[in-house]
Amino acid sequence: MDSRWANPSSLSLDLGVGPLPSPGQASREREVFLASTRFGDIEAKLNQISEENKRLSEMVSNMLTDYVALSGGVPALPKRKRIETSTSGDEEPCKRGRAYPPPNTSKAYVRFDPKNTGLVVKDGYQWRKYGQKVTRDNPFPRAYFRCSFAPSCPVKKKVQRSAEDGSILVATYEGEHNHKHLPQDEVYVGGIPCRPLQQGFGEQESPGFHPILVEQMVSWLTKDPSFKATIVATISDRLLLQQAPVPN
DNA sequence: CGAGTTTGACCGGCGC
DNA sequence: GCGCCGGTCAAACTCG
Repeated sequence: MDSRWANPSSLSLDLGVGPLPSPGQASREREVFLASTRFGDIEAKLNQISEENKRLSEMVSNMLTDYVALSGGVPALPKRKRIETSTSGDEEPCKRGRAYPPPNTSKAYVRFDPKNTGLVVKDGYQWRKYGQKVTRDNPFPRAYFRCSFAPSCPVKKKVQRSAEDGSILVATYEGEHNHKHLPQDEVYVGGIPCRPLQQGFGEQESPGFHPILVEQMVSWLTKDPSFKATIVATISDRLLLQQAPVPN
């Protein structure tokens, strides 16, 4: 594993500026010099960051490839029999005699803030809750949602916290949306920007998207004080630059 | 006041 | 036929 993953602070963006002009310069000249120096510096740093992002993206992509390969090697868990009182909540409820799994369903596993008890999985669609039940297999209540974005949309969603790990929400989607996605370019799952969840048969997660990984990355970055300070400094610099009229 | 949420009641399928 | 269970309904309630 790359040391950057083990040490989040090394991910911080060093956008510090170069040497300042001598104190004898006129203040106006100094401001212009500062601005141009900082802007050029920031541009260079941004290019550097872009390169870094490319490398990180490749790294994440490789990790996901490995993950998918490893997941494929894990033997499938035996299907639960009706008599069993499974404690796992991340499986389709026992609909006795009904199709198993139900047609056109997909599951999404979302790590979520345990403090949040709202069972909300924001996936870019608008949902209306129509019921909640405590099921036999799971001490956590299961919430039932219908897509309310379009009145005729048949899609339903069940959300329940995992019995094994209460910080993981298991969202089960049934059906396909017969309308367009919400207009926002990005949607949020567990507070993390991401693409809309995939729909389809059986459990699936897009290899290009792993909410837990993304959440970890965001968590690392936001916890890093130098990253925050750098962002704040950069933004304030840009604001100052825009406010100050540049002489010809 | 309207839209969304909560929650107890009800329904239907299935095993015994 | 009865009881269990997941899923749904709908009245009451909450909130902006």
